[in-house]
Amino acid sequence: MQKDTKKEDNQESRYILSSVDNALSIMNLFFDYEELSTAEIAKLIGVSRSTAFRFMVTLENRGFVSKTEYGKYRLGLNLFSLGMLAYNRMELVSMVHPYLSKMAEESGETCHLSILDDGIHVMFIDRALGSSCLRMDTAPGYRQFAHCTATGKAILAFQSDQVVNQYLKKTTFKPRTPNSIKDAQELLQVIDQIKLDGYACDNEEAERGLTCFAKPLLDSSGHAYAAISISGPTTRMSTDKEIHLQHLTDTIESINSLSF
Amino acid sequence: MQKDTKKEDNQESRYILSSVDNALSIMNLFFDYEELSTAEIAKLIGVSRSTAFRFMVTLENRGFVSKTEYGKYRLGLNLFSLGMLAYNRMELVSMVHPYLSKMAEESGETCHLSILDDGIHVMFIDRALGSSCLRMDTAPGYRQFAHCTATGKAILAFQSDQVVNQYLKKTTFKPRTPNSIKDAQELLQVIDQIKLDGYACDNEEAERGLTCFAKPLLDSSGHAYAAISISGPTTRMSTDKEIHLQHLTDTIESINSLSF
DNA sequence: TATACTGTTTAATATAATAAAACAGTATGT
DNA sequence: ACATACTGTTTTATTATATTAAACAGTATA
Repeated sequence: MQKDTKKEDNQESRYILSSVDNALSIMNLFFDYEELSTAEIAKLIGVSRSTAFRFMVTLENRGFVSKTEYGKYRLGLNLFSLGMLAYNRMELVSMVHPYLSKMAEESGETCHLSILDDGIHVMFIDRALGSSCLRMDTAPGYRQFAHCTATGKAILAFQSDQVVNQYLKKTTFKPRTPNSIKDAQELLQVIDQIKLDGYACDNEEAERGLTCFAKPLLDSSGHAYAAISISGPTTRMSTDKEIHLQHLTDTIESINSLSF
Repeated sequence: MQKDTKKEDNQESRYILSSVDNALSIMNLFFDYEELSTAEIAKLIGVSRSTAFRFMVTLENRGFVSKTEYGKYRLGLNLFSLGMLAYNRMELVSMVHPYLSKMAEESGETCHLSILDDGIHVMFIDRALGSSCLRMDTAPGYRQFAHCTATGKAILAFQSDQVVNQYLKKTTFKPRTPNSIKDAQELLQVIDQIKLDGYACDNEEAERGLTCFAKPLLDSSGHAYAAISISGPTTRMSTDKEIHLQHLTDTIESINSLSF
């Protein structure tokens, strides 16, 4: 799926075309900024304003960025079209499903695959049910505020600060259980912890008695494009926590070895 | 929204960086091909195999393309991440909604905004209800096979052959009404007609008595990223067809003048 | 009014993109 | 089994082009 290609220590880097690479890293800047001016881009990637200007003319001409009425640049429509195409073609659900089923079978608990579908909600796009009578049973296509779910928090923790800030602006923190995250500050603390731990928990924050663990699926730039989770009754989940975390790690490793 | 920037007759083209532009057009090749080899890319954009090789190393290093186990290239995960980001940030629904409401008010009929959400289904992501008692009334988030809806056909008609072929492979043509499209051949004929007309019809193909007209929203490369439609009872719709088509044209013009 | 920013344009220079050629590997068909 | 025709990869040489600096005009700020 992703080849864990870092920027510097890559032995293939002698073939990288620097101007093209700069153009690609300009697009990646928009993970951290919603709008950027030519001068800001020039500073951020370390080129003169005149070359930054030429980069932006080139990118805008193909619709990869677009200019706002104030002369700033944003991500463009063509990028959205290509992204949807990439999503449709990678067939995330069908490729991940076998591993999700395997994880549900081995862990005995219900497993989910989620994406952030509109900036504030996570959507469960696939699931594999657990083997117990008492198990989590969601409807396919179920949507939920990201901060109420383990997968949502796992995705948010591995997004840029800019995306998180957008989330905080748009979301209302209506508590669903006594354990629900109450405000922006608490969410930011939780996100910091997830970054350290590498996994996210839902300790009865969406529904009493329900505990979930989740880990993110990361692209080559380190951003989460989806997350997988294991969910079940709190008593069982707390006992088997370490086992479940290992299941998540193993499954992600299998998924990453796929070639999308 | 999109600036209708053609490739050649652009007076800004003296600033375009050719190597970056080639890299962007390589990504756009994937609208027409799901997988491409280095040699194929070299032929298609008109460079030597050695430079095409360098382009692909550069693109793969940033996750914009990924290599399959057979050594061919596909669109990469980073492109999906950026596309989702672009989609979330452009806030399609909130930007288009005022125009959709205006169109519903002026036409008196229910209007929809749709995207192709997984390659085979269209999803109605926004609607504005008509003023009549007898009106189309869908649930938000309603999904339907693309070939059964006007918006779905409008989007398919302005996608690459490759996307259409994928659609034909994955879809089952179960007729929903006597007018439903019966097979792949019929759909291809309809698509050709839509390309000529610039709009798509649903003549009681999803539900008896219901007629819809739709037009696509196009990005700078000419691909549909969404579509808008007007829906209502066949008797009214057939009478007011030309008026509704004009409403669609006017609305799209307004949307295109927005800067996403 | 002066300062410090912009985005745009031009021209000069040095860098880096390009293609050609050669190599090794694979698949094809004879 | 052989020959042909493809691959992807690597190196090298040359040319083209990406880059910068400098200058200009416009805007906002103090």
